[in-house]
Amino acid sequence: MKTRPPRATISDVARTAKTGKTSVSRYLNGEVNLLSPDLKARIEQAIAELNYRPSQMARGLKRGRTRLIGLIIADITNPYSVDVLSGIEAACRAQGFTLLMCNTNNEVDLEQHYLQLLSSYQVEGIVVNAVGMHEEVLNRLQQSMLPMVLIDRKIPDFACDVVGLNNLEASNIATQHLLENGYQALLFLSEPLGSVNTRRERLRAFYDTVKNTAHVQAENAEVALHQPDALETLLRDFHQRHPGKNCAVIAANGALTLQVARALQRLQLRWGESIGLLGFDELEWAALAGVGITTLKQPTWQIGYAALEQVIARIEGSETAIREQLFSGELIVRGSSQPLR
Amino acid sequence: MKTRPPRATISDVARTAKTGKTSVSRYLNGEVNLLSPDLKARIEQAIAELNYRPSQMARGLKRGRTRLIGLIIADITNPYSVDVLSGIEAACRAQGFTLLMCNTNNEVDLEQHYLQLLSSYQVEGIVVNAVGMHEEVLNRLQQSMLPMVLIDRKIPDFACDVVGLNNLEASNIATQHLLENGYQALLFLSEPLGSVNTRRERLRAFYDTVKNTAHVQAENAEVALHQPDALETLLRDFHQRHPGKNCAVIAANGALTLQVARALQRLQLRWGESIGLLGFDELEWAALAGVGITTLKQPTWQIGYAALEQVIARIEGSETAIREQLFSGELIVRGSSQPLR
DNA sequence: CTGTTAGCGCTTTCAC
DNA sequence: GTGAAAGCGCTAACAG
Repeated sequence: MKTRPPRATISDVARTAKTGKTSVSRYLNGEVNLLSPDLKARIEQAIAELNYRPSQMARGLKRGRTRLIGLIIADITNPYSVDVLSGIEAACRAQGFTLLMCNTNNEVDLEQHYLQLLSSYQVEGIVVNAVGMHEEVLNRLQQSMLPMVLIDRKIPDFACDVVGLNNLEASNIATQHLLENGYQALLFLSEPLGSVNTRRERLRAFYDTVKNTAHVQAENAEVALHQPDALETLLRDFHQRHPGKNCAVIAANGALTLQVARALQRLQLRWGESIGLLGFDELEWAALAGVGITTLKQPTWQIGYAALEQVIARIEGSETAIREQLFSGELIVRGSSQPLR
Repeated sequence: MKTRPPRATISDVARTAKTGKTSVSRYLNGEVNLLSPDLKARIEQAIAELNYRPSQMARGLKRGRTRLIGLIIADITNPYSVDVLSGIEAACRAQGFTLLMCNTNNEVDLEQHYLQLLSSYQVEGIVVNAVGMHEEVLNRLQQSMLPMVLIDRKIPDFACDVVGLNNLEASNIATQHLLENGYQALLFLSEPLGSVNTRRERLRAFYDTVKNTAHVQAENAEVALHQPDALETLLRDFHQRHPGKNCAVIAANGALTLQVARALQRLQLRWGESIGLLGFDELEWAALAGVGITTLKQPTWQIGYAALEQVIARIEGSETAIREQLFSGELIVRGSSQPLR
């Protein structure tokens, strides 16, 4: 049994440097000006010699500050989540925090489990990436009394900082674009609306935008992400119900856009030729699929970064009013939304 | 200033239950059989009442076991990494460990920083997802003396458990497939080989497989991921150098496949029509790009899961010989590798 | 069966 | 300037 050497402790350092733990602690905490150059040098030497690293465990225990931030993600395989994660991660680094990442896989029990876990590790705050999260799961989150910031979605009747997309503006831009390109029948497709504000806002702006244009049919439908058959039927019906008209579909998020593209492919309806298509969320493969898929790109990285800055502000004691930070999306035009015929 | 109520401690529970901390501790650690039903009930009651959760910090400090696993990822935006992460995450859950996730962004300094960080949080072991990791970064990892498992890649001259793909078999299957479909000029494309065993093995099996077939040109090239122009030139040259022959490209990983597809698109070379294409790593959009892209799918989730099981085995003290766990890939045939003409 | 006690590695009064 | 000593919340002997 190859036993690892036990880590050096602050006492080891003190002994080696022929001093007390207090001075070492002071050194570690940057109170260097209080130390004589000689002592400082001895401590430095001892630390290097022993390859000493202070234990965050002990530190956290003593000070109550762990410099840990909890992150709860509903579905890590969602590309949106990954980009956001990347931004959060960068912000953590910049601010000297460490991320405890939990993927709830959209299972309610897990979510509960992780919330307790984060709490037991004394995280100082949590960020919830609600993208793809079931509503029930999200609602349970209120229980946590930690500083918390939501990404993408609000919890109804729960005052909490939120960072996300300016949905009304984005949806307006997207819809307007399709109208300008001569589409006459528009279908707004989303996962079940529930009380998810994101979906509802996008939908509302969609209808509001269309309202001002005569001779345009606007409708919407809700479909579960993992029901390809239902989706296929929906799309076929929509297309057949509007013969002679230019039809277009707006998919309310990236995961759905993928499913829609697959369904259209099975139906042999080519986007940009027989039907228009526009999806929320940029996709790395958007340019490669057929004539390309027009997307509404969110500044995902910035959203993640901003969210973390916000939790930290709360952790540092900011008591300003609940803040809702909205970012603008950007329309990336590709073939799928070109004028038909 | 809305101050949060301080968390209840084990002493609070003991007091409320009118007993000592020891009994509470016993209760927490499942040594329930040693407690009288009455006492047990009182403790249960007190815990519920105070909403008590033991502090992992204190526990870790005392026992030296933090139940924390460090994960080092070079590039979290790589889809392969995400899938692996998902498997690791599931295994953690199953085994009662928590993940401390670090994304090094492929920066050497960061990697060093994180290694120290993980160590200071007393992680019990680390998993390194080397996919996309720079060699220099990987090499530095040897310093850590923690139980460690590598995913995808080995570190030259460093004995360490590895979990990954059976590269020789997979590359053989892929190459064979192209040969059977009548391709006569094959280009194996990878990022700079360096001493990355994964790339070298795939390349070797490629040549070994082709060797047995007469009248087939085999060549390979190395290209950096973020040099689209170089890639474009490379592909154009390759195609033009073999007039009248059926040409095919093998991309050694998913990130590269994306770049190749983009380059071919710019060159107006359509896969499955003017050129063959096959990529390692399954991509969610593979079926949507033109006639579809044939891929060699890795069991990413399983690889992640297995990796975590392996670190845990080491943590639990397994002293068996260094283990190399290889999984078989699966060829997903799509239009891009169909016989041309 | 149950409780007392002594630390885990660190920070922080409080004295010198 | 420096260090001794008292805990942070918990577990693990060791006694009853």
